[in-house]
Amino acid sequence: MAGLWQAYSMEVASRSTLISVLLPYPFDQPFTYLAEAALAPGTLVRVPLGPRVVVGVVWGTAPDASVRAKPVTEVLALAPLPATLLAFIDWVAGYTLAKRGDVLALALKENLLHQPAKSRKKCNFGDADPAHAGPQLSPAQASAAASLRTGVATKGFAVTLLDGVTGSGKTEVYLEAVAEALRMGRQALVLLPEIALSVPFLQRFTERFGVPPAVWHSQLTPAARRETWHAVAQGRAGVVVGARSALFLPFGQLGLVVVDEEHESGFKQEEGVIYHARDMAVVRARLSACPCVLVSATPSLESVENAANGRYARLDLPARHGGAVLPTVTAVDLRVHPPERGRFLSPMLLSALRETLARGEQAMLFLNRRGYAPLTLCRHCGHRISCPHCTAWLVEHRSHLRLICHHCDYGTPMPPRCPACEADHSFVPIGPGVERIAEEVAEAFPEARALVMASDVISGPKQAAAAAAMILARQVDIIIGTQMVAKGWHFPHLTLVGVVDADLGLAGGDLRAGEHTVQMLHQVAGRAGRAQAPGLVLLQSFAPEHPVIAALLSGDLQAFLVQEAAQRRPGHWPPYGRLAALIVSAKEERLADQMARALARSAPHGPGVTVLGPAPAPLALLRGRFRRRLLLKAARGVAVQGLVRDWLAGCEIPRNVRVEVDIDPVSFM
DNA sequence: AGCACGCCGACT
DNA sequence: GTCGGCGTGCTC
Repeated sequence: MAGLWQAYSMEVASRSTLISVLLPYPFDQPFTYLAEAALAPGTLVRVPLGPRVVVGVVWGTAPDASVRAKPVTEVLALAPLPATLLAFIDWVAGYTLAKRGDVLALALKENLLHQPAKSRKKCNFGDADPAHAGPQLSPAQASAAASLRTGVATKGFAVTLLDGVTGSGKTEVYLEAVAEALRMGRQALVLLPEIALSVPFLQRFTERFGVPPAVWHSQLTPAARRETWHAVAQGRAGVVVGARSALFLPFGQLGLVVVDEEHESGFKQEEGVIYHARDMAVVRARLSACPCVLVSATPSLESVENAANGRYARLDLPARHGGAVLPTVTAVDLRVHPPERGRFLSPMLLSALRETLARGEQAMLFLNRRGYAPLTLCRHCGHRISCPHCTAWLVEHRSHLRLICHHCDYGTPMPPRCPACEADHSFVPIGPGVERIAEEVAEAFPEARALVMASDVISGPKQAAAAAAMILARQVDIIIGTQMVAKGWHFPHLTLVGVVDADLGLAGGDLRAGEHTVQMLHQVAGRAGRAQAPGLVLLQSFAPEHPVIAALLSGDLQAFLVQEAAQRRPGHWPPYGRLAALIVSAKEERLADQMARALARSAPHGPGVTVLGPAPAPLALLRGRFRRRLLLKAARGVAVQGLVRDWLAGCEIPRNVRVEVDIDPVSFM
């Protein structure tokens, strides 16, 4: 039989060409098909797969004629994917240990079965005009912009860290690099951590270039998604502003990649293909031979280290634009100045609010916790209401009259009696969320107009824009918000920022808890006093002497990073070493345990390699699956991917157990 | 991923 | 006696 098949294959092969086609499904290797003629890599084809016909991408000529190759169904009349994108997909798969087909799916997930929309009226992509409104830059901005423009004009790969204090006008600086790319007829990609909410950025872009940019994020309608994809492929879209998945768009003439707020952990994709968009942006730029600019007021230790050791260039904007001064930051020691019982705003914060309102200025209260209360407790028996599918308390959302799990979609009405002791109406809310702060504000300042900004209240760009318009029109006195309010906004009349719980992010054993808290609170503080009136920031804390709070009080973030570096260096923690996490999960706890222990027994060892665990993941139960974690730590030079690949290859993983690999983990949940 | 095949429960 | 649950396995 084998001989017959071989003869048949050879005969067919003599009449046609064998090609390898990568399919956007969980296969690591391309499949072999028969084509009537050779097809260039990147060509989109429709091919049979079992009983279906699917779209795939020609990856090369087939190395292997021994398999039974079916003929290609159809060659799509579309431009081939650019070679730089194919190389990028291969690279990302190799780095993250994801299957190549899964990575390809990130690039093809809009529906290619539909042809590009023929002649839509609103195809104004590519009309961005670099000469529309030349910016007015300070000398420091102008010099930084000139440096970035030169990089773009040189058409070579280089990474620059653009570090500028909040309000220093970083956006205006890198938009000049975007303008330069447009002048050269090349494309530019700007990555933002939360594109759907980046209204202020889109406004500034439109002012500079006359039209809004093409945007790319998960909430696009399928039609808009398709149209934008084709506009990028055909070069009609000059500038794309997008979330992390925009890295996989088919740019053919990429001339610049910008990562704004590069320190943000929102760039880390935590599900499916697990990758860090900031790091992959650098790779995309390298493979496209163009510059990459990482932008932040609070850069990550990773990027600061790369700048210090010369791998990245560095540009600093040390002063606020237009003469505004940085706000004064003061701690409120909650041990000495506690709020009233059952309240969360200290007397000092309340009087600062009173004074701000009396001056007719605006205030912001920051608490990175949605809902009314993070914990609901029975006052008779102490029972706490938790999620049936996750290791997490249910959060009361009083505005929706529900208890909601913030880790899965579970929600339930507040039970009338305690399920444990059957006591009636015995539940008490413990701790605050933004809704509860809003309630306290309404009682303390009944005349003030308060606005809550949290993702469950403001879920899209329209609502965010409406909220911003109300604030700018001074129809709001006090903004109460989660991390949504931390970035990008420019509210000239906002002079007071109160951080309700500055210690919130510091609990838990996360490697970067301190770094992330400093970054977020510094960003929030930067909302105060951006125009002429000076700003005041009050940090409520039970531990004002903590290095994180101390760094925020002094404003010396550099010193904080030096201290962080000193802590991480000796143990080879990132960026002075590398991490890979394995998350083992199963519907039965015993199965997850067994697999995790088996993996630990066969863990790689060698110089500079340590394996920690297994330990229950901090969310030991997530969406109905029990989880265990192993952490591989290696010195910088160690090829982590090879170690992990061999490690997993040596273990039988049953189908009912899932092992996910997270290279360079950020979250330890 | 999607789809087929396959072997055990409550129903027209 | 069938419809249908989702476990297992395969797709060039």
